[in-house]
Amino acid sequence: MASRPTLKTIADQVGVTVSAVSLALRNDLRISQATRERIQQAAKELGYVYNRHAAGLRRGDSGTVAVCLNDLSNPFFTEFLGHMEACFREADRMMLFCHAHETPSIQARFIRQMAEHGAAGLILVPVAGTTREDLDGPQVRHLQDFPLVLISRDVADTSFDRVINDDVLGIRLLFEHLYEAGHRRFAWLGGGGDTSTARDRECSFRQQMDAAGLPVTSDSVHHGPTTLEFGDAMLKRLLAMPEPPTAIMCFSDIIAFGVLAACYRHGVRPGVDISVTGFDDMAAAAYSAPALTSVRVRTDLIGQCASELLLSRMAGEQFPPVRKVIPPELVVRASTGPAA
Amino acid sequence: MASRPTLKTIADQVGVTVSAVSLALRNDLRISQATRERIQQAAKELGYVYNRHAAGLRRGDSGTVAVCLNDLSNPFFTEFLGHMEACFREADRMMLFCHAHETPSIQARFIRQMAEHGAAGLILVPVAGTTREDLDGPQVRHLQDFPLVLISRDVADTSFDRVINDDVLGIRLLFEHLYEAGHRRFAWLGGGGDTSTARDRECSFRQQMDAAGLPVTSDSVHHGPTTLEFGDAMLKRLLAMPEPPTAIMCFSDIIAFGVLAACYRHGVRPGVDISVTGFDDMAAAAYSAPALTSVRVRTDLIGQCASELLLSRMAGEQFPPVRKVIPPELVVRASTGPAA
DNA sequence: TTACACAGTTCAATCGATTGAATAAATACA
DNA sequence: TGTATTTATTCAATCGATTGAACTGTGTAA
Repeated sequence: MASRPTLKTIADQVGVTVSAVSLALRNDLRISQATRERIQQAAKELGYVYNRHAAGLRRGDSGTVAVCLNDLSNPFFTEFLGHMEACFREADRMMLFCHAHETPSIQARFIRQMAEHGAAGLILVPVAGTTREDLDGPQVRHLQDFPLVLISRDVADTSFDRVINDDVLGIRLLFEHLYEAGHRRFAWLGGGGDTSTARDRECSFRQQMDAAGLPVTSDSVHHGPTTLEFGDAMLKRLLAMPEPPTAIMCFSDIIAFGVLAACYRHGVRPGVDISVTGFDDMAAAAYSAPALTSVRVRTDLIGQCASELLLSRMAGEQFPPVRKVIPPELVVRASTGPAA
Repeated sequence: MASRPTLKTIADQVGVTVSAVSLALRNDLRISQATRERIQQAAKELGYVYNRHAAGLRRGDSGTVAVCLNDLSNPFFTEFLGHMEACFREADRMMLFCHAHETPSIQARFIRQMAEHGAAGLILVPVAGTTREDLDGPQVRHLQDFPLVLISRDVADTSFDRVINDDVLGIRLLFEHLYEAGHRRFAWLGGGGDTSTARDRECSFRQQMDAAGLPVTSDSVHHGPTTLEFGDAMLKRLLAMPEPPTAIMCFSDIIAFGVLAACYRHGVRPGVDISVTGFDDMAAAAYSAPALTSVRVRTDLIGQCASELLLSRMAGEQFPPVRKVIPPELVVRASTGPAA
């Protein structure tokens, strides 16, 4: 089998040197129009495929960016992925992708490998428990001065660029909505992981409770994984309490969907007998039964903003670390109503 | 700023040649244990990062595989992504990822780019309308003899390896379940795209109707996008018919969720007043309101099978084209019941 | 003592594209 | 006619890792 054609193959065919071919294929004006066309024609006929290894070796840039997410089973993160992919495609960058499964070792390995591949930048949703050391320690010296943008989750004590949602505001909007509807007995179903989002949202919930003069007891705060199962299982426990909550606030839409499913089975009417809120406002929130009151995290803006930020850094632009906080929007639907 | 250390940097530091370093870092026994350890130690201290461009140029293999999916907003496909990612991670292969958005031009560009990057294999869910030409034509000569596995969707007249779900069987299982429950008036909400899955499932539906002696009219077959909106919008139209269906079979869980949402708003009780089925059995199907009767497509098996197939091809194993059809499983839940 | 095997290391060519400098050819200007 | 200028192309070094062949020096067999 004939091996892949190279610049040399084309050069021989056309009767010029590899330099001319190299320049011509990149449409460099130093090569005359006529020659350029002959060369490009020959390249097409021979089925030439650009060799990025060779180019990358010489130029030191592979034209790829790396994206590492922690949880693909959550549509919230795949929304990010979609938005960023579109952004990078537009910039003609390929994407190296990793699904870290909330596992630090997978994340660490990916960071090493993407460096080996000469990725020019990294967008990261750090796995739960990621510390400053993991991104800035001696094992990852190559990340010094490396374009890196954190999204969705923050990592304490670092000065990386980051684009995150305003979780404190999101919870406040939901709480105020419920409080004004007359609710006074709240339950918080929080994320169990060691992430900034889990902390910030719960913290904001506690602040709101305090500000409203409501006590936060062990009956009002619960932790678990971001799964349908968790929400489903919790409803029963909440209803079994001597004074059940009238409003259940969930860390994520996913958990809320689990709660709604359990409500359906128990014959409890969300929005009438009890109010349920999510967080993220993923596409499915508008089509749950009933439709879910939530807070829209602007994955489009965050993804776009992060991509653009990364591309600027990759282009060598110098500016102080950016910490962009995107405000979310309250979306009221049928799963919440006046306190019974 | 000091530039990245290379083999030469290490060689100078230790007092050997680059050859020795190259061999030592790959643990080649030709280098003595003592020297190897000194070299590996120095590499670690210097923060050496392997340069895959250089290695790939010399060796002609970059250690990456490419994966191209058509629709990330559908959790069904992200399930695939997760399973394959795990498989390739295990094999120490990086993944180049593309979201084709059902757009042929994006798919085509990705196929070119992954070749430029020296990806050693490709897993593809072809976008709707993909033809033999797109994968086997003159523009993609490099795909000749290139390891390529199609999943989920098939492309006619090609002899690529492929791993797909048994769509015909899936529909039959659902139909029989409904027929035995007494249903005789069916509606099919089908995928609108030009894909093998859309065709096979609808075709199977028509076969079942025929076999049962039921007429297929323009009132019983409808096409639309695989979205919640489509399912939601269709329910109203179906209910407005002179003889509404008692069973609605949906091309995908996504469409079925839309139907369930509309049922909820219209006060129609799925599983009692009407029966609704999905297809795919994504995680959320067990937690919809009510839980959805569906057919479990084994994304785990398909993903794993496809990855292993690709890795075998990449390892150079020779065998005739494989066409693996994975049987799905019927999962009966509350959204279906006896005909009213 | 000579020949030989062998372990450990080095030599040098190689992969394919890029690019600053050099050259050749054509044109303009004095 | 000679010199400067522009245009088109080539030259040659370079990026960093790999690898078959060549080279040392030591130990073993003849």
